[in-house]
Formats: sequence, C-alpha cells, structure tokens
Amino acid sequence: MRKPCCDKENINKGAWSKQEDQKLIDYIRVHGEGCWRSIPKAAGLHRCGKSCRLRWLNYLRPDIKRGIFAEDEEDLIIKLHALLGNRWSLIAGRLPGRTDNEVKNYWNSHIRRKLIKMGIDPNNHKPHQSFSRPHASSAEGASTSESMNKGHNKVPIFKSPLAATHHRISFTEQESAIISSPSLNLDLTIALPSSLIGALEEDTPVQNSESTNTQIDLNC
DNA sequence: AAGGAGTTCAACCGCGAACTA
DNA sequence: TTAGTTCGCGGTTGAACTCCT
Repeated sequence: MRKPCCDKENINKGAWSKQEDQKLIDYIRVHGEGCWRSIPKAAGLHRCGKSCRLRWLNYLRPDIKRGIFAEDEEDLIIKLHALLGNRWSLIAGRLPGRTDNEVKNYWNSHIRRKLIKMGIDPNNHKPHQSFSRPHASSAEGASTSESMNKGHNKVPIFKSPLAATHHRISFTEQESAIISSPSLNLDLTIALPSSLIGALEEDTPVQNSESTNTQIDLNC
C-alpha cells in the first residue's frame, strides 16, 4: 500500500487564496525552489508539497506567459505532438513561458477539436478514414502516450539529461514517417547542462534526422 | 431572465522514476 | 541490494464560466 504524499488532515485543498500564493512566492523568493515536501511547513502553508510545486510551476513562476496561444505556438504544439505524443512537459519545454498543464489543456480544449473538425485524427495526425473511437479517453490511439508510455514501442522519456545521454532516441515506424514528412521542419535541439557537455564529447551524437533538421531538446 | 448544455482550466490523483540511507 | 522517500509527469475531475434556447 502506497503511503500518501502528505498528511491528508490539516491540508487545504482546492483553489489557492491570494494569501497562500503570496506566502509561497515570498518563501521561494528568499529560499528558492527545491525540497517541495518541506516547503509547506517552512512557508506556513497548509498544503502538500505537491500542491505547492504545481501552483508555483504552473501559475506563480515569474516567467510564465499567460493568455491566448499564438498561431505559431499552436502550430508548434501540433508538430511536437505528432512527434512526441502526449509528452506535455517536453512540448511545453519548447514553448517559452508555457507550462505542461497549459499546453495539455489547450490541446484538449482547442487543438484536438480543431483537428477533428479538419478531418484529422488528433491521435495519429493523419486524416481519419473511420474514426472508430470517438470517446476522448478511449480515443488515445496506438501512437499516443497511453500506448507509448505504458505499452511497447515506446519512445524513451528522459527524466534527466544524464539519462538522455545513456539512450539513443528511437522512433516507431509511424513516428519516423512523421519526422520524414517534408511538411515538418522542427528545430529541436539537444540541450544539455554545460557540465555534461564535456563528458559527452567522446560519446556518439544522438540519433537525428538530418533531412528534416530534427533534433530533440531534452533539457529537462 | 432562467436554466440546461457545453467549454475551460486550475487542481488533484496515482504511477513510475530517481534518489537516498 | 533493497526499501523507503521524494519528485515529476500525464490523466482526470469538477467548479466556474459562457453560450444557447
């Protein structure tokens, strides 16, 4: 049985108040991010660390860009989704000031619908012949994160730059087809912390599709 | 104006990975 | 090596909001 992430008693849930926001902002300004589990207590918040982390990363961070997505941002999301599936954090990483939650919400509420209207299956980015799985939750098709993350043929997800260096990025046939598409010209670059660059120089470069100028940014 | 349907988005949950002792 | 802890992610939920009749 998994232990809960925090003591459920004496923990506030739901929307954050202005006072709570301010406490969190003030604390992080002084002490910086990190050790989310201890932040609530230290900052005097009756929240679990997870909740603080989410609130900070998605809404309170000073570099967050709010508001409507620009057309080029939307375009990029579609292309990145075709390439990466539901790896929202990776996609958001290519959109300065945007968070994974925001990108995910925008995809589900706007882009997804738009693609369906255009006759494109949002799961595989191909014109759908017969859209056999109309229900949203079950419509995560063979190429989406559900199958890629939990099933076979998954694209590796690198939780740390170091992990990324120990894997060769590989793509399924379908993803390779997308990458090879002449309409797709992604400029995704592998970005690693400078401390690692030296150590990597002897290693072989990560697989990349020259013809499409496609590189993957895994600076996460 | 009312209220039901549809949409948006902030927040929570559970899981797996990474880390630590 | 292993078990416990923490972090980060994607999926899902539900309250608030908007639109439509």
